[in-house]
Amino acid sequence: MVTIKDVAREAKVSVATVSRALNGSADVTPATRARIERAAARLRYVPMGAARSLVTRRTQAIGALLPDLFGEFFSELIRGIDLAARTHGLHLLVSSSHGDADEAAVALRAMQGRVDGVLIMSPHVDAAFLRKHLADSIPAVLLDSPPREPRRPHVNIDNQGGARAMTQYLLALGHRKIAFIEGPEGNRDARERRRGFEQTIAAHDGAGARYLKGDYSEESGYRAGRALLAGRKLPDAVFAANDMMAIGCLSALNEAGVQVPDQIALAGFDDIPIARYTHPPLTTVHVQIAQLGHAALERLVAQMQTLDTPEADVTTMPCEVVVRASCGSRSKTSGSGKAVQIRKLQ
Amino acid sequence: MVTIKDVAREAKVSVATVSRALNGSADVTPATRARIERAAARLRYVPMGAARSLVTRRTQAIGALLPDLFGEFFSELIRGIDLAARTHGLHLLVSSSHGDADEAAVALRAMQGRVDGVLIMSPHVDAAFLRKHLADSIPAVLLDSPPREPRRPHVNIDNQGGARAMTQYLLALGHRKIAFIEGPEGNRDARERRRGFEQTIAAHDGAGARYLKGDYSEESGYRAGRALLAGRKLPDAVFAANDMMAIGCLSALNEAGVQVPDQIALAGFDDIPIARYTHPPLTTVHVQIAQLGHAALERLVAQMQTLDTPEADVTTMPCEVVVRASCGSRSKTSGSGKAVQIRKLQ
DNA sequence: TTCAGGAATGAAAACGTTTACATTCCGTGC
DNA sequence: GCACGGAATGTAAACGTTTTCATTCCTGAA
Repeated sequence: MVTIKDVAREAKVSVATVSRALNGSADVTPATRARIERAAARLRYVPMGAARSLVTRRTQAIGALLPDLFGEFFSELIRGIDLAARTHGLHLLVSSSHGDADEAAVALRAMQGRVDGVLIMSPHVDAAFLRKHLADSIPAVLLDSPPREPRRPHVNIDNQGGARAMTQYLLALGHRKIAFIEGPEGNRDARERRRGFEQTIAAHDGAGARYLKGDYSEESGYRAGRALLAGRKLPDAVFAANDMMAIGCLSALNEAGVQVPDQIALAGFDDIPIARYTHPPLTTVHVQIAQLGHAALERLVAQMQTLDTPEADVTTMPCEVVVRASCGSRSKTSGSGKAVQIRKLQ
Repeated sequence: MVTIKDVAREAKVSVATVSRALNGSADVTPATRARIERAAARLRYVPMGAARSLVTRRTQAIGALLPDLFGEFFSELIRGIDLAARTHGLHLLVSSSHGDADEAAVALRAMQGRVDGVLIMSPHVDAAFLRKHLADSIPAVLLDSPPREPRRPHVNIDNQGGARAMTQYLLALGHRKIAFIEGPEGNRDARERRRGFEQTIAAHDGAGARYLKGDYSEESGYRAGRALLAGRKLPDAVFAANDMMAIGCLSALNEAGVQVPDQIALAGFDDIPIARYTHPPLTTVHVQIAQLGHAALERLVAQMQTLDTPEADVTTMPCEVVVRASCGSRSKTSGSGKAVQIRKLQ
């Protein structure tokens, strides 16, 4: 292994000068600097991070503790974090796919002493968990977590705002009786989405709501659709708490020969990749996941720089309504004319 | 910051004993060990990775250098790597989304001195690149890269074998005239897939092939479909080099009222998530991405343990044909009865 | 009682780097 | 010609941990 000493010998200077030349330019003659750089290149010298960290007390790395995430969401989140981290010269230590709190705890502990800060996203994490497994001295930002830990900054998705925006959009289209397919009971996102819908309906004269149980699965959306069809009168619109349920509901409606959006409008939440391929393409709420990661990292860096300020704030990332064809309306029905029929396999 | 010295003082022993007690159990009295553990817990001591690495000359971390990958593929790959890494007590340093060779070079250089080994997947990487930017001493495994660097182990996807298997499957169903929609010119995967198809057709009496240009985009698949429809006689089957093109082709066929699979069979490659939602669900070749990551990490660990053996081998991960409905046949048409029509938005 | 020998623990070196402080060197003003 | 000052470079301490070697302590055999 080639160390700074080897470079020093090769360039006939002291290690201190090598260090100065190779790091930020202190005062070192252009000639010596060039000589040192040549020597370093010739020897293929790469500084050992550990030694550097030991003395600078900085690892130049941040950790990301993530739960078991599905395709799109995970990739985009990491992309957002990674890109932002790179602009700060930070490395990214990833620990993902934690099924339960114990796994998360082990991972979180293992990270400490190797990173300058942590991004934590986990359903298992609460104030007690953090106090137990995370040193107070290490900066951390919580992603998409209930603001139950008042001493740490949070960056959350604005589920409620998104649901509000979508509901307003539906109302603006003239829909009055709207059915809402709920997400799973315990789920916080689901609860917030419902609340956004609820609020908006309550604030709007003449609007009526109906609630159907669901659990985020396509199956449950399908059942909700059947339940609606069984009623004597269809609502004007259906707003599902996520896209999968919207798709399930769409199946039920299609099966019954009910036209979307002509006879009933349909909206989802998440903007999963398939959403643009359904027929009609699904109007839904888009969450900018990469942005979420980006924002979280920036918040963490800010926290790392002002070590003294354990300011605990909550940033919420806005969601936007993506208008496609499933709610009818003035949508720019920009279809290419090509159609694919899709059927669910299982 | 609480160090090992603090723990030593607290437990009234020397730092050496603390180290011994906390690491693998050397010989230390149960009583002292307990005392030390209590002290460490009380003080919330976490060993500093850098200091440890400095003396052990191990970082207990591996790096993953990845290109700009899309949803599913990226998540699964990381999952596979991460899970395998965890079983070895290794941390995972991720650096992704590299657009060009220069970015990859910077990232690769930055990683060195912080990891014990690297997993590299990048279209920009070749032997010259590695020799220039990667120290010989650091173990590395190349993922899904052309085996152009003979001194490093590779773990690749068996594109050729997958294409072969699918072609055999189509032939077994009785299809004889098969059209192949090619991937982009320069693409290695695409070339291998074509080769697998070609070989199998050539080896089969009475089989005939026809080749259509494509570039992996849905659009190009649609064009290929139109081209087929323009001919005087449809082939028995179409095998697209990826799912997106298969879906594009399906659009064209649907539009023309051609029934899939009754009038023509259709197969894809990749098994992207949407593949199971098309109508009919798409028979395709599944790549076990998580397994790929897993295998690559295991190979890297092996390489790291036997430092002296720079054995350069190529592991290929098998692909498997996933039978759905788009090729007709004895497929277990296990549809749930629910159908979603899908249309492409843009 | 003495001493050998082994088990538990301590002292200190080493790891590669940064950086405060010391040293050298050179030019400039007197 | 000398002292002074500043720029360039060198010396050595420090970072927190592991580990080799030394030391202490205890047990049991002679």
